[in-house]
Amino acid sequence: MNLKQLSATLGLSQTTVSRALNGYPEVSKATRHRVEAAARKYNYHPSSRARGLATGRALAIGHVIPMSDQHDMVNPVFGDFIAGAGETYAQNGYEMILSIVDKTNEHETYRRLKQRRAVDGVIVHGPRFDDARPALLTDIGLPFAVHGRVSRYDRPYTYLDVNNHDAFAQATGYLVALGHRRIALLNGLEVMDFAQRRRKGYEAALHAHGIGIDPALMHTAEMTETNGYNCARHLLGAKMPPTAFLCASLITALGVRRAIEERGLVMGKDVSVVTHDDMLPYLQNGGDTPIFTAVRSCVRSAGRQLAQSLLHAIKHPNSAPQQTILDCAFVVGHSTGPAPRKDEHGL
Amino acid sequence: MNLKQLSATLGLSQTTVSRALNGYPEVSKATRHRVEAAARKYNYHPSSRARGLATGRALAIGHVIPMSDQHDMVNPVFGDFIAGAGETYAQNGYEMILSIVDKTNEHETYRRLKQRRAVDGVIVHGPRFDDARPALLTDIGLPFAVHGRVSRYDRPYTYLDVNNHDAFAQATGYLVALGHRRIALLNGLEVMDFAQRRRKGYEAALHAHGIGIDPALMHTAEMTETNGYNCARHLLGAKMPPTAFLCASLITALGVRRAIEERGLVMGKDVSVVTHDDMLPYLQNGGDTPIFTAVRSCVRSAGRQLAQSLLHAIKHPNSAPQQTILDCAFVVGHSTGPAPRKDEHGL
DNA sequence: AATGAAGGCCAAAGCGCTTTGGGCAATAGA
DNA sequence: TCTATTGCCCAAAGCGCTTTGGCCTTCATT
Repeated sequence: MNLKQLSATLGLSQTTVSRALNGYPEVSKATRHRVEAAARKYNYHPSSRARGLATGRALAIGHVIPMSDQHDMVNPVFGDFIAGAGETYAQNGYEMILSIVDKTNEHETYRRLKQRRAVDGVIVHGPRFDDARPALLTDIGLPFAVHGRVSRYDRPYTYLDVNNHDAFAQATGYLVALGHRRIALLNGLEVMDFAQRRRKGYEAALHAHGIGIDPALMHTAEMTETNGYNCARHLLGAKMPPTAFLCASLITALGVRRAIEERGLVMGKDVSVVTHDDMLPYLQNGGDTPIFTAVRSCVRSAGRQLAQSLLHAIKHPNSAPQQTILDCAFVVGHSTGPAPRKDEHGL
Repeated sequence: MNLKQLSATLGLSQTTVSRALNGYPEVSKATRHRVEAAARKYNYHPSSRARGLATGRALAIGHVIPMSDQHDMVNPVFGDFIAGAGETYAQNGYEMILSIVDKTNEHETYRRLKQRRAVDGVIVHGPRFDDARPALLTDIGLPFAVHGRVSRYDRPYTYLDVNNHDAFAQATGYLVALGHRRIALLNGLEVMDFAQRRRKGYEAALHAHGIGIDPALMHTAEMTETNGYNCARHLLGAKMPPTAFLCASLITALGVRRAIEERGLVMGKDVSVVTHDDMLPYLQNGGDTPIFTAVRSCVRSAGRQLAQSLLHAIKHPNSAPQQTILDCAFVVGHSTGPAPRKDEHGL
């Protein structure tokens, strides 16, 4: 059943039926009800393509996840972020279209997305420190919103980010207050913007407390369990091992815990661990009593909010871009404790 | 730049330009080259909407993830599966559209998807044992492919599944061969089809070895770290604790390991663990030497393959549906060993 | 030289919607 | 009573493509 058929059945023009369904005022109440009833009865839903052609709007948002090759990793928070954004789209009649794009060929990919008029805007995932995408997207006139920020881009743009700097500064400060002086940072890949901010937060806190920065304690890698394990294992075996770890992800922290326990040490006593937690539902940080002391922020609700900001930007192209920075919650779990005295165990 | 403008610049009709770009034969070689060059030069890409309207094909596949409420969980394998499928779509000029749908209102959601002609077919995620979707989709005439299977649906349909039954039978058999008699099963939610198959594989293997089934050892829950931990902790504290655990997910297994170590036991010696492993890149099961003994299967490549099967079904509507069952690889890690003798430790 | 068949191109219809620019009554205002 | 106004409705154009049906050359065949 299409518009033509529906209006024929009703004995009305397509114009009137279309207007009735889209809430335009120049339709009598009686007719509107009649049309709506018929639409329900015949399960009529306008073709998104035809409507898109006619209106020029796609009623769709693109989510572009860059990937350099087949073995590149999908960020584990992706699914949850998407779920959040999807809720917003569903409420607003938008669709989400997802593209896996080649990192090495972004330029062309985004241009094509725009040219084909497949989307009204895009969400930029996984921004790097000097990401070229904001400039590119502004250039080709495709509205966008960034999940995170791009430090090297200074014109105003829509984004939603976690306050990574302060979160990691706070976490570091907490460990320092517990007496820790050798605090290892297991950061994500520092090409990523968020990782840079986290490192700076960590460094700022150490600096504020007059603690020197030891490059040997700072590591950067994909946030996997294995990397967390390998790195912690290596550090704990060094001659001057850290007494605390600051992890970029709960997954990394799980690897760190494994290394700690493998050495026969007790987490929260011999070695402290603080981690960032994206609150992924399948990797909950304990229940009411958190296992890990953590700075946390719900990535799913981030998806909801950022999608909202992008829709806003699309609807009001000339309004100032919405920029949201979410503060992390700090929760104390069992993974932290006072720094052990030197002679207390064999470290 | 659209078709009209492009053909005007070239001094050709829209017909000819369209045909040249779409590889139809009735265009001279010279003209075709000229057109292709111009298309590149002006970065011309046909509007997907207009093309869809004209051809009746959407060149898009819907991925529908059912969710009952805002706190429902996105399956952690989702991101990887999607990435695999996305590769296939990119190669074939398809787009992926993702809908978060309300589990309680599926009927209406799928009908609308079809009516709006937004997709040429859908991938069904997370099939339940008695999932109504295959019947529904057949009914409304929307091509589909299932990631998994639906036991209660007996007409032929396109699917790709892991051989869950045999994988869990093999894993159970391996533990039995090591002398284990009390083997706990930490299954996923048994409304899910795959979980049912896994349980049956487990039961079949026990049965084949003449071992009775103890309901107290069979648990079913969302596959989270916390659930794995809580369940294992509870079981290990019982008067007749299991000597081995069979887990539905690496994430659950991590929780089990935590419970084991918390009790001061050694995994692979006091208690054995075998798990299913979806090979998520951020949760690698060790490197060359696996930590967990596991049955594993790469979910990302599953995404690639199933997408291919669906595209095939769309292209050849009358061909027999492709049905793929992937066998798991069995890898031995450090988490399994001979069943301890009763008196060996305090269990 | 006449005929047919290809080869290469084009005009126009149509996909299913929205939107512009009226038109016709009924009602209100002068 | 006559003109505006308002309320409802409609015909037709247009969004950017694909595809049908034809037209005009050329070139090979009789």
